[in-house]
Amino acid sequence: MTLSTRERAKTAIAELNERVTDARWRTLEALFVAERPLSHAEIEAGLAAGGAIDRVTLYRVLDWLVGRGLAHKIEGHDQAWRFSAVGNDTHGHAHFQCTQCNKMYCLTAIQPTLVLALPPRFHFEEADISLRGTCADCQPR
Amino acid sequence: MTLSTRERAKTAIAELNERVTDARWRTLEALFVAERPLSHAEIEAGLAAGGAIDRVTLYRVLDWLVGRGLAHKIEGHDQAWRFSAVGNDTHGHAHFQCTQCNKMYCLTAIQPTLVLALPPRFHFEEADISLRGTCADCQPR
DNA sequence: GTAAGGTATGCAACAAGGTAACACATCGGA
DNA sequence: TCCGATGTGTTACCTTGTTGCATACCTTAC
Repeated sequence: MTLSTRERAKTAIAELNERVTDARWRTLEALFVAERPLSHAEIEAGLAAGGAIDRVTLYRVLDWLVGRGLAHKIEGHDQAWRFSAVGNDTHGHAHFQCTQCNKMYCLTAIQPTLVLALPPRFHFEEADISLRGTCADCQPR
Repeated sequence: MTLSTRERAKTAIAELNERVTDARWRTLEALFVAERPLSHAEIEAGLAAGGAIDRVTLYRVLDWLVGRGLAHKIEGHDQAWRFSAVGNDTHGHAHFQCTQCNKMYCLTAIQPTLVLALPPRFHFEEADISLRGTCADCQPR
């Protein structure tokens, strides 16, 4: 049978032999449920219904999830970070952010390849490809 | 003969039939002199020697330069904008930002091509390719 | 030269995203 | 049950960027 997103979140944390706290599994569940990367503010708003999580705690939990490899941190064009569950968001693909509503989408269909020629003594770690434009929701007509 | 960066900055503004104010040409000169995109804070610090320019004025001048096509606005991995003179920084190339010192560099040698396949009703406007790693200055040894 | 209008600048205050410090709560093992 | 480690909440703070408003400055017309 399929696990609920709640159970998925709890077991993902438990499998790391880490404490399964409310703040952690609720945050991770929120990322599992979301179909696109969410900002801190969006997650906070989404969790508010079931009992608010402190702003600072949420920042810490998100960093913790990133550090444990359960979530990814992506930058948006509005100077705010987005977070997505690793199960949803396999690294290496591009992201698209709408210039109208600022929502971010994963473009998993595009698997970009880059040819790199860095200056001497520059050490490469990571690359981001991010696109801007208007999403389907914000299209006129 | 070659014009000084100061004269280059002044004439670039004058050619647009716009007011050549101190704040404008000094800011543009700072971008001409810089060999890499600068943050607002870096520009402010650089200009401080010759008489400080107000923080807000600098933000406005930078936006004005971008609006007039004299400068480009690039986003950094530290959630702060970088600015570069258009003469220095032709669009379409990738940027590299050091994870140690946060300095940003232009990779004009790399001319990336992207194959795009957007979801239906998504409208593409712009793409950014940004790399992370350590720069030559921050390399161990 | 002077008045009038638009444009630039400086100042103060503010907003949003994010972080640091500290105290308290909670868990888990000896 | 005690104790240390870990997690949480509160407050305060920093940084980046913006808004509103008053003042100073140019430019043009008279």
